[in-house]
Amino acid sequence: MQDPCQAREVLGIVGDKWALLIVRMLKDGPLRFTELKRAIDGISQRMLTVTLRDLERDGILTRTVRNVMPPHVSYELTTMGRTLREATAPLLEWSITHLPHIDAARAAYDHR
Amino acid sequence: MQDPCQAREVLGIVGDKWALLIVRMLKDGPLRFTELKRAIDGISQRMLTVTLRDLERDGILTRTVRNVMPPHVSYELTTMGRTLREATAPLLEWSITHLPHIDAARAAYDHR
DNA sequence: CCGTATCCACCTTGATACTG
DNA sequence: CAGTATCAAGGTGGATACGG
Repeated sequence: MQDPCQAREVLGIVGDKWALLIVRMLKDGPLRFTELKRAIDGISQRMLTVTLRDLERDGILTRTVRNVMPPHVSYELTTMGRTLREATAPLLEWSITHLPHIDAARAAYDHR
Repeated sequence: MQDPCQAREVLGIVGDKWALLIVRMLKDGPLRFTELKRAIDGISQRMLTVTLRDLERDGILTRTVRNVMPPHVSYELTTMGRTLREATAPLLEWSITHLPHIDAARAAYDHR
């Protein structure tokens, strides 16, 4: 098995509270700031901005400004961003099939 | 596309700073508390305890106490824990192949 | 519309000391 | 050996107000 330290670094991206949710929202094409804000329930304007900036910095997505009135900024996955999204697909699958088990396990544990 | 809310819940596990590292360490069989502590560089005794408790509660691993002197507690993945570990494998793969790209993207971004 | 700036409450976490 | 208890520091993130 490979170097655990690499896993550490990736957790910095994947472990982020919002990052994977944003990546997922963009899987079908670019979205604008406000569209993302509406789509991701509970995210604050600040955290959306910060997280988008981080993902742009990491080369996961691109930020494109159209200078019209009103301003128009769209975010789109890069090639690398799309591969990340594919790599997280099994995990999403897993979550959907196992969350009931987890909830059950928690209930059983807490029952004692 | 499935319910994003489920992804949210899983991030509670996966997004944890230490959880996935522990799951990975256990992939080849049970380990004891001290062995885990040694293996996972930088984790404090407190966080190891807390994270193990959470994972046990979620049904990801089991905690087994052997009442000998000195005390002997071993942790082992459950069946569900092993499937989680398999689901995260592609993500680990991705991290290993793409971390150089990410570092490069960051350097380029910061250069401006 | 798409941010940035500031403030602050909260949570997480490490350090340290102590126990069966 | 394998924890628990306590505390304090730092980071995280929400609310709010403002700017291009």
